[in-house]
Amino acid sequence: MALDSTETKAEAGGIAGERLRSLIERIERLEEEKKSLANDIKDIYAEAKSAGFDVKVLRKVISLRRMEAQERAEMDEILTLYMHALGMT
Amino acid sequence: MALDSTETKAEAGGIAGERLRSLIERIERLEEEKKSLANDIKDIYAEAKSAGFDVKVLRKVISLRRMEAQERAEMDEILTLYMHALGMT
Amino acid sequence: MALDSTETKAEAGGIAGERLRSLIERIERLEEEKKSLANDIKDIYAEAKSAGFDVKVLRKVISLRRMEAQERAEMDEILTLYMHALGMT
Amino acid sequence: MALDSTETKAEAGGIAGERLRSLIERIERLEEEKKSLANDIKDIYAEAKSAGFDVKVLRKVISLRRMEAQERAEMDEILTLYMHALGMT
DNA sequence: CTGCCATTTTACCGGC
DNA sequence: GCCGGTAAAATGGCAG
Repeated sequence: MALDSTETKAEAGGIAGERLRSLIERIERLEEEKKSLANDIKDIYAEAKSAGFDVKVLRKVISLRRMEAQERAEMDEILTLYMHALGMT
Repeated sequence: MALDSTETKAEAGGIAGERLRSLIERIERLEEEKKSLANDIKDIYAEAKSAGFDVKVLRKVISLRRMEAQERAEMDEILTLYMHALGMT
Repeated sequence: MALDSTETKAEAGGIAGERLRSLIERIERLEEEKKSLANDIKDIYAEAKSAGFDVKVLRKVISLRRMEAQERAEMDEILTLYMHALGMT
Repeated sequence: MALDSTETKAEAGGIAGERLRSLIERIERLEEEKKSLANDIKDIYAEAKSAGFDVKVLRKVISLRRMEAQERAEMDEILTLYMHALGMT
């Protein structure tokens, strides 16, 4: 690899390298937080289990609620589309 | 289902119902945050892409770094296992 | 369901039915073989245990070796990606 | 680690080391075959999909058939138990 | 819209 | 025999 002679070691790879490093760090930081939240959720499921709830059922309940929420959002979206189509904005 | 006559509608299902509701809400709250983080990550990938980086490569790099970190953790763990197995606790 | 009058019982459901049956049988056959292999593996772990090896450690070792192999494969893959990204195909 | 002075490097770890190596290799070999079968199965699902079958439904069908087979096996087992209990072996 | 990858759910296995 | 944790299957989401 041919480096520009004015380049120091720290700059090897150039600006793009720094940019890349920054992007990677930001992503890794967020993924860490995400994993942390996933662990928190796991803990709550464990808590639920030790409180006598059936975890599998609990998961299903939450999944259903999520689906319903999504359906509602989609219906809102369609409604909005209709209203726009009818000039009712 | 026979409800205790002193029970109001809000209490239907009893204490367990309240506990369940609380668990569900906590989980849903955390999942929302998790999803939000996922979106943030997606945004960074988009940013990377528009800065000219190859997203596929970027993902691989991050995946590889994650694997390496995990492998290091596993090696620590197996070392501990060895020591226990050898009575070196 | 209205069957074509020239259809025999064996053909009920039509060509697609036969195709489906064939697919299912092939899958089930392979899954049987797979399960058989899983049993063989289990037997070896049992053998290892009765030979005095710590099964947990053994599993970790194998898991670690698998990870290492995979990481090597990934590094090859990312190298290919780099070369493509740099137009060095 | 103190090695017996008559031990060469190749023998370090002793007989147990050889035994361990053999066990690991046998397991890894079988796991490779297992993975290969898993890939074959995946291929069939892909084939099914491109033939217009709904893969998700297909999986359910196979899963149900597996459950039924298992149930039948369990019933046979119970029947055998009864027969033994009644001296009808 | 299809294939691929991450996440999630399910099933298994050893330990208590 | 359950439970906790680990590996496999399956589902869902995303980029191309």
